Amino acid sequence: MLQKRIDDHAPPTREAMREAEDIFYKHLKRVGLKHTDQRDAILHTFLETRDHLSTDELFRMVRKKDAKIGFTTVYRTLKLLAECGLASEVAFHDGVTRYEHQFNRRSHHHMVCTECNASVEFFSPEAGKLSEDIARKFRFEATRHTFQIYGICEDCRKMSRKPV
Amino acid sequence: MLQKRIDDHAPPTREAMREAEDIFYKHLKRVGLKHTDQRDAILHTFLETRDHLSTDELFRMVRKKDAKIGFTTVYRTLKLLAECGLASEVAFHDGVTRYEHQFNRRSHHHMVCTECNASVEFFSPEAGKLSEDIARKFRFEATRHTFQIYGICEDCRKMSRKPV
DNA sequence: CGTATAATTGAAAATGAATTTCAATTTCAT
DNA sequence: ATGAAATTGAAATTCATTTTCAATTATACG
Repeated sequence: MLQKRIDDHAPPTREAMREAEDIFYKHLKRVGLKHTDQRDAILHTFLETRDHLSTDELFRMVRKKDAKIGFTTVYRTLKLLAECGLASEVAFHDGVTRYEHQFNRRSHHHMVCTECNASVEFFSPEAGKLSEDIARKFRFEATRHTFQIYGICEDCRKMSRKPV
Repeated sequence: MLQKRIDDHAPPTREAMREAEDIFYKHLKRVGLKHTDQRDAILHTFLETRDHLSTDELFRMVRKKDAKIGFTTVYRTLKLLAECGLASEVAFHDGVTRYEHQFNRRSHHHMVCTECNASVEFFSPEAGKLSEDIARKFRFEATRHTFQIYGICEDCRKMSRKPV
């Protein structure tokens, strides 16, 4: 049945960091791109995050480390990270693309509060099984699936009952 | 278990049309808005569609019937239709919000081929149950959920084996 | 019926995220 | 070291979405 959430958002070990770097720079090599300090800084900042970050949010974090790195570079680097599987785009329903890191993380799903945009991750092996069953039925080769539940969280429900 | 897809995309009967009108105009009354020819025309055009339409696509269809109706009105009317449950937003992965009509349609999900973009709808009561279970667990009040499976369809797999 | 009032309309402007441009700079294979 | 090719980042652009506002229209009420 439904599993309790396991926190695998622990900060990356030095080992994991190196492994991610390796994946990233092998990818760059493969597509003929170059190793730069900016890309390094952005990768590191990204891996240290926990949440679902918009390009702008990551940009602000990166800027704290190195004020000379521009928004555009963060934007482009996130695309690269998504290309090599270290990040994945998450589209909630508020018109902003967010990224989460995918490295060493189990497949998970999202529950999003439509009031405050808070999101909770949950794990549901059932969703995976369902996905396989359905893909088989329609003769698809399933690569991934998204399962998102939208609703109103407990806090926001309390809020609306007792307005400030 | 998994159900075979039932085609409930048949053009709306006169009866269904009236029922939808009823829902729409009761909603307008409830929130203190007015009955206008434009809203009527947009509702009718929308109900006759089958696919997932962007605001702009619906606008183009509406304009064929009445060239004086503006984009903004279509945009606003779609929001109203979504408010009263006759339409629902579908987030595609191309940055454009689309709407599908929800009236008299069972809750369904999408399987999308990432090669040819073909989409198949499927029905899975399990996904609904899963959604309820998980919402309860996190004390959310669930309003809706999306379950999308991405993969490669049979045709595209054949294609890639025998390229043209 | 008018008439008053409040909502509607739609063109145009504004917004805002995503993307592209381009000149200056940096990387890296040789 | 050198030069070709990629990178950078500020600024400009794109494009869907949303807001503004003055003119128009629907509806309730006298």
